[in-house]
Amino acid sequence: MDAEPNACGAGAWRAVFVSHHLVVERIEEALAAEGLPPLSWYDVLLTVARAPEQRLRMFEVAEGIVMSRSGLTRLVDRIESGGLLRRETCPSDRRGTHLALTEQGEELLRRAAPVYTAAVQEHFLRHLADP
Amino acid sequence: MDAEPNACGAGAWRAVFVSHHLVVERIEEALAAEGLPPLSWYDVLLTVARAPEQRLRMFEVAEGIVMSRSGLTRLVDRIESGGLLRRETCPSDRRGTHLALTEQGEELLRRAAPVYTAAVQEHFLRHLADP
DNA sequence: GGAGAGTCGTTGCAAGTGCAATCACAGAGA
DNA sequence: TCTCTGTGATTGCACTTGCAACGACTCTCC
Repeated sequence: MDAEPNACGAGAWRAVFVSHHLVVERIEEALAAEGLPPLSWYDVLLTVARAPEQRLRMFEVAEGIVMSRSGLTRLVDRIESGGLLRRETCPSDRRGTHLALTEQGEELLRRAAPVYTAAVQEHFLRHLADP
Repeated sequence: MDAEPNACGAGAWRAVFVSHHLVVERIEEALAAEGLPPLSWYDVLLTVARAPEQRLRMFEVAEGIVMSRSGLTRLVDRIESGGLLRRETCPSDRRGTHLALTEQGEELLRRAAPVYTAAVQEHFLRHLADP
């Protein structure tokens, strides 16, 4: 936000780069202030919740949130320990793992969504709209 | 890039979020392919090079690249070990440290700049321009 | 001047992440 | 059916990062 007006060439990218950091920081703060888990948890839960059958494979989630599969394995470990997510055996492919929200996961998503949305509005969208 | 057309509200932010990851990844690959150091090194060197006197305080660089001061301390340790950067005592404040490029640092910046610029053009700017 | 609050950079520590290797399984072809 | 290649998820390991604490220093106010 409020980056240099050097908007040509790599300057525009720098602005996006810096803005990204700042907006992520602000969203994390907003979530933490409400006692909610970090942004990465929200990304996973939201991705699963939006799936057609409320179920998604590990690698699909990894692609959706742009994370390595090994990274997602540990992340899901933590979320599952928190009781928000459940690993299920995939019926069509025994190598695979399905992720599904628990009741608590859905509940938390409902609580976190307005906080997340408000933070995005406040720290990102607002700066796009004011001319 | 090529995010969902769900461009309203948080969807736009998701697109930026994902694009950021992907573009950073591509830039890192482009630099690595040329045997150049990672993006974070480039960020530091460029920030110092653009300073009025080619010298910048640690905390100024940290702000410029949106990084914690402790993180920058280690990063500068590595870059300095690579011979690209030099710590100098700050004449006006004995707490402070000035960063300055070495000859090798300037040389590397000249080699890396076109690679960086090309990668930004290819993986970021191009997607903004094509309607 | 001297005391106290604040700032700059560094360090110990813990957390999160990616790469490479690994195991279990799927799917194609002989 | 059996083998062989490829894929999904996990683990060991190393690396990078941020937070909190610290020492050195500056600045303000008395």
